[in-house]
Amino acid sequence: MVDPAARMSELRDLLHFHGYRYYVLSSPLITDAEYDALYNELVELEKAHPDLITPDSPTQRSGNDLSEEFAKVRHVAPILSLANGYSVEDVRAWEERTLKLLPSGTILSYTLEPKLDGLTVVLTYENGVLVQAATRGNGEVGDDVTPNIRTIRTVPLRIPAHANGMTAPERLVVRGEVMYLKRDFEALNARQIEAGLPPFINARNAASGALKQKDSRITASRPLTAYVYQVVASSGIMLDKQWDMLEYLGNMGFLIAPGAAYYPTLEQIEAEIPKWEANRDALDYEIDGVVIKVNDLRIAAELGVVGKDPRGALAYKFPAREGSTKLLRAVFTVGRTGRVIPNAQLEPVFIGGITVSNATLHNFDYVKALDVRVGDTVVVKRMGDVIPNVVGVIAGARTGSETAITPPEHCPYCDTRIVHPEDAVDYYCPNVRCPERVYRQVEFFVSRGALDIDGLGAQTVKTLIEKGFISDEADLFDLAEKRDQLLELEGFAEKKVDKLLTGIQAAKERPLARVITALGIEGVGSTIAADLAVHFGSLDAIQNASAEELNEVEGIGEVLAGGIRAWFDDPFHSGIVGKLRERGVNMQGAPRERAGDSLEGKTFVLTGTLPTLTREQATDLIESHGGKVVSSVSKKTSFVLMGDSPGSKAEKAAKLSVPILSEADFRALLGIE
DNA sequence: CACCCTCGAGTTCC
DNA sequence: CTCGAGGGTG
Repeated sequence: MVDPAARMSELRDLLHFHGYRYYVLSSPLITDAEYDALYNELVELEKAHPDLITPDSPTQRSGNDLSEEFAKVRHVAPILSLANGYSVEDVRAWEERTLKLLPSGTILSYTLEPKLDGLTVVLTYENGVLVQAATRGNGEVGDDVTPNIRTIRTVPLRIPAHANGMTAPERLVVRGEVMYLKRDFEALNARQIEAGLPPFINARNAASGALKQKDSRITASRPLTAYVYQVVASSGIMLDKQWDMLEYLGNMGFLIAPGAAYYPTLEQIEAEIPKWEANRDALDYEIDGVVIKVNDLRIAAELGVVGKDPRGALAYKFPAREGSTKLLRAVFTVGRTGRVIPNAQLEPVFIGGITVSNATLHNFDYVKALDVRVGDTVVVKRMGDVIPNVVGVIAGARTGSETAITPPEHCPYCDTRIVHPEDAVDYYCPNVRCPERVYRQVEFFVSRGALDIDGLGAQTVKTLIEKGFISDEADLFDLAEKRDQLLELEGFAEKKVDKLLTGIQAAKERPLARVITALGIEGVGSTIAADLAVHFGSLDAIQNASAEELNEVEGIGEVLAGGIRAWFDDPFHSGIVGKLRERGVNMQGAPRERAGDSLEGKTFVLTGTLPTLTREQATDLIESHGGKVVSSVSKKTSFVLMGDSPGSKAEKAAKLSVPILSEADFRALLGIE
């Protein structure tokens, strides 16, 4: 057991240091989530050991952003923070605590608002005119940033004398949040890059930096947005329900967070929270949770404050999806095409519910653009909620012992000299017999997108190669003769072997387009393979076609035509094709079965999970009715077929006003059950 | 010659 | 989901 007093002292030091980096220098070394974790740990320890609380503890002051350059403003009322919850249980416990403090029989209703991830500001209006704007500071005293705030378009410089049939109060103090909308932040970063400046890593920090500019002209050039969500103080009679207040503020010309709503019961709130979380990425703005507030402001006021958190509200925080960690090592993977991809091995970090220890670095241009080095502390984000991505480097954490990540000179698997085609971004291992390339190719050959061989996964492929059963994908079709030897392998029981052999046998009858895809010709995926199959009708015809003839196919230009020709000309590849032909793999095209042509000329984009159809079934249905499935939404897309938890495509469809279909709509369109 | 559209390749974790 | 790059179009 660690001595609590020692740990508390350590935490105080850490928090002071990081608080200074964050608030004063606007150059943090750790993420908000990490800061919060340290802070919460200290709060917990102080709760357990109240006697050990010191006056200089950061919890007694809640940070300090009082940089010297700005005039100080004392807030008319403390700008409070919020208690946090992380689960349904936390929400229920909060309601229970709240009800206990109120006369029995009290019925509460609530508002639910997004928890905007920006910087709190306090705006003061006198006789309808914006006279002062301040940062939150330590909650008591903040920085006067009036000239900077005035540059923000969404902050009204003047509010009307009347709204909702009431006279506006002479003096009105409101609280809001300043932030970058996602698209504005992206545009800002595009400009930065264009100007040869490093992009901002984090929208929140960037907004902080923009607000703390001494020269407000710089702030004016930054596309900030401000939302308002609370009345801090008011000289006249104000409304006594949070929901009415939000509407009133909206009518006065303030920007109110879209989606905020009133709910009579907590059950409804509980049902809404997962929707917010699922929809998080589709929003224009960053949120790190939602805020539940007691709608009756008088009751909320009665409930009072515990510490610096009002009892009448709870911030429900979503799991962090961003974290920082150390880049331990760079490794280079070689794909089936020979492309060399740099990957980052990371010190494991818990982000969004999983532990991340690897992340792709995409390519060496990306590495150079980020200037990321081995030993760096990097910011990792789970893009689209799934794939971890290194999005930035915390340059302030450098020690000088970091080493650059450069392309390897030789393939890590076969030692062949790596090549770098002119004008290309990627580096390649040019050896078609490279063991890693062969392994990856076999893996691709049997995968769902290609021949889809049942019972054959990555591990089995590896074992078969290692034990000498196969040396390329064509050898798979000889395995039936080696059934007895296969059974001797560890982990290859009768059932498994027979499933495998049946799967391989069935794969011989796959349609031509799949066979072409499975060959793994660079640049030839399922679509181009299907075009080739239709145009030439057999693999022999394709193999014998000249580059000029290949070029005649719609969608195949000079580059691809040359690439395909060169692929077949390589003896290693033509050898494999020959073996496949000998073993009886289908090499003839067959006209596609048509169920109808009602979707002729229509293009579809699929997103989300459909209630009953799988992606493949939906694709089949569309294609057998003459339609086409494409991967990204554009103006030309006819329909977006949307299921549960859709990705960003749904948003884009809405923007381009492409009609969105549910599975039911889709079935109706086809006239099927 | 710019653009836009589309395709393909590779990616993480459980 | 992202990014690079090929292909086609205005």
